Amino acid sequence: MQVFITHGYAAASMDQIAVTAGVSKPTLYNYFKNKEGLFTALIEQMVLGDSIHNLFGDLEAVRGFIELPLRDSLKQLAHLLLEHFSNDKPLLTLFRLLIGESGRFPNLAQTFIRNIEQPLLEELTHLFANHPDLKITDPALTARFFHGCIVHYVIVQEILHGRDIIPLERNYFINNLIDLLLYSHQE
Amino acid sequence: MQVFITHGYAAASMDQIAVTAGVSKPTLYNYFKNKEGLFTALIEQMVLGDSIHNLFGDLEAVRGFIELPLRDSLKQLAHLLLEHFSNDKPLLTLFRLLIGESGRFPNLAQTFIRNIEQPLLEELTHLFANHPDLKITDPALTARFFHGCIVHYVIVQEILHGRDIIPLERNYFINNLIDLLLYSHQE
DNA sequence: ATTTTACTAGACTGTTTAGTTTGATTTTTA
DNA sequence: TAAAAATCAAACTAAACAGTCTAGTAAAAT
Repeated sequence: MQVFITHGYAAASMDQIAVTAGVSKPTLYNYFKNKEGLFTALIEQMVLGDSIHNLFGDLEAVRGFIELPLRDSLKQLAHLLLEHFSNDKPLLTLFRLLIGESGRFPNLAQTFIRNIEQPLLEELTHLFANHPDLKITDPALTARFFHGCIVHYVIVQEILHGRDIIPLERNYFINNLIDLLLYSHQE
Repeated sequence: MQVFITHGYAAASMDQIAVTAGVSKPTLYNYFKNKEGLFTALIEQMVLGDSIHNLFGDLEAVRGFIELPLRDSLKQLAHLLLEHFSNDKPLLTLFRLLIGESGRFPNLAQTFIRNIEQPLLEELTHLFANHPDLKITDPALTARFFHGCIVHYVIVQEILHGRDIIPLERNYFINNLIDLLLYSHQE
């Protein structure tokens, strides 16, 4: 995975993958049919594996925030998401790779949607729907807006290196995003 | 560009590019130093070229919408953006390629930010700032939220093929996004 | 008319690639 | 301990690759 991430799919060589994995090339081909099979297996393992569990472990902890004042619980949540999507975490580079190859590997993109994007949106929906202070007619849509703004922030600032071109301070961004969602849905 | 878009950077061969361009390989190397030079020249031409002018021609037409009722002008604008970013337009495939290669070609990503993302946000900011019915403290930030939600919609539904997995009807999405922005900023 | 410029086809170099084969060595199983 | 399974290094194949070179052609400029 490390080789795929640093070089992309096409430029990642099976020789280097074998060396990096500390394994001989025939052994690689003993376990995986070909390069494509190895790649899809790796992505699937990653999407079903660690990152999502780490991410969701934290997110479940956030359910405890529901007792906090509304603004604080949302702020904690936004910070958590930005932490997870920023700073070149595996999830970020996986995102780059997935979008770059989503034309040639549509199944992998859909696996990502099914196993990361959708559960994350559902978790957010659950939080928005169950918070005692909020009366939201379509919490799933609010979750999309919330998550969409955060993903866009990550793409522009981190993935596309827009940090110095269109700067936007993280706390200011988060506070105003929360204000937007609160003022529009307060009872 | 067609070859780069369909195969990605690494898997695009200079032979195929020469054939597709109807030009001999030495001629290619007469005009461009090497593969990287060709790629960056193409991307830059694309980012500074047609798509942005088409897009901004339309956007300037939208300034006429400012006379319309507020909800209608925003709706027209949202539809315009979604039209431009959906349906595999060059801008969409360019986006895929740019994100996929943004790790290895950070300069190209920044060129995109400077020449497409930033002017688009500024145009949106201008619209949000000058609309007579809106009192927005930070119109640039509102533009980011607006654009962010739309970009996220395009990424999930179109780029990552999530259309059938997490469906979201376009009109419903747009109307609610506008509601969110209006209710929270109305005087 | 002649020089210059731009191009062509196509062969060539040296490298890299995915994937296979060989034959020896280790590990597991029984 | 003996048979079976898994691994290894290393060489190999056949194809593709980026980039260069040659030698010759067409068009434009002078």
